[in-house]
Amino acid sequence: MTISDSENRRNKLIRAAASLFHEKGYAATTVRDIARAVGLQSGSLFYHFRNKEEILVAVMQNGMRRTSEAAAAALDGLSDPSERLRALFRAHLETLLGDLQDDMIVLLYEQRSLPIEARGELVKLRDEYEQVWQQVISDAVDAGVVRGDPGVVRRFSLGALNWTVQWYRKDGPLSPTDLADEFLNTITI
Amino acid sequence: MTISDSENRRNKLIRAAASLFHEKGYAATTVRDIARAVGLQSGSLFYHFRNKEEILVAVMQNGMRRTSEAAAAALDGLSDPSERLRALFRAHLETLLGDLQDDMIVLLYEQRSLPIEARGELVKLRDEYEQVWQQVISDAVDAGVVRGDPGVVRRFSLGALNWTVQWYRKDGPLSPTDLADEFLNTITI
DNA sequence: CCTACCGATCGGTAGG
DNA sequence: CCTACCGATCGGTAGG
Repeated sequence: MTISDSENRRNKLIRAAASLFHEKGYAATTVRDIARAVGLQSGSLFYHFRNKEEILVAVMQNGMRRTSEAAAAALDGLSDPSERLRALFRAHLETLLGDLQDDMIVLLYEQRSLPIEARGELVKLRDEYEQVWQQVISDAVDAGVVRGDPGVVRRFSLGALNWTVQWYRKDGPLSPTDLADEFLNTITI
Repeated sequence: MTISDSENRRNKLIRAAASLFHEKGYAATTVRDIARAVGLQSGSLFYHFRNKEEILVAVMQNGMRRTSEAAAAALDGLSDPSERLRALFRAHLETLLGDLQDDMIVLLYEQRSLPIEARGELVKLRDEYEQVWQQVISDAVDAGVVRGDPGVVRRFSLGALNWTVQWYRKDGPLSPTDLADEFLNTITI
């Protein structure tokens, strides 16, 4: 089956690119690096992607989609505001810090590498995700679980969680789930 | 005075580089970009710096030093744990989000662009700064102002503040000082 | 998907 | 600090 073979190769390239973009950054990663990581010649990469930027977009879309799906799954069936808040915090950190999950990190830290014209679809996905956060936090504030302006609390919370990428080590004492609970412990009333 | 003229030129280059590194990233900024920003030929830049990396180090050291000094000045004379916590939060956000202050942002967001061998002095400065934070937060926890493990609270707090770079707009409704207070309002008991 | 290659640009240097 | 330049490497393409 040629189609699925080609799809497989394309996915391998996207995953290899995510890892390299995370490690060295987008600008410092060459198309030769990416091709070599999956055993291709550099020219062959352009059979799968029109240009380097298209690879970045694919990586970021994977990350955003994965994260949104994890959040939706975690919230599914929950109605208590406090439980929903906890589930969302956990899901976010788990998708961000889990294994082989560089794509979301690339989305977060390579915004400036993507020209504004190329952000269309991504902005939409991101807005939807932030809407989910806004709702969950807003409900938590209304229920008296946390204190503050929901928009500001949302930004600070996502910031604190997203920044864990800078210091979190898998061999440390706390799991992503533990960390989410620790943060909740600090901000809940 | 030739020495101070040369110092001036060097400082102008560092400031221009900080702005460009912030805007486009270190790898995507060329030495020609930096030279052009202060009206030099690209070759002349290497009269002031041995190589591109040395410029990055200079930018980051400026940022770290500025931030440490602002924190020390803000804490000077304060002894109440709650007041010290507030002063530290405000000082950090004000130096991070103020005008023409790209150097600290570059320090925070370009870590991976600097080879480990070149980090020596920077790591020392950063450790000292984090020690200040650790102490202030630890005292605040002991005084019952915030809740949680001091190391984790420190990391989450700095993360939340550092991430404001991603979304803060100067023409928005909140000043850096307001933002610091908002965050404190959410995490203090 | 490979081979062979391109024009452009990169960080950096020599010599004044 | 400029001029003139270098070797290396970059993203991307044509032709099979």
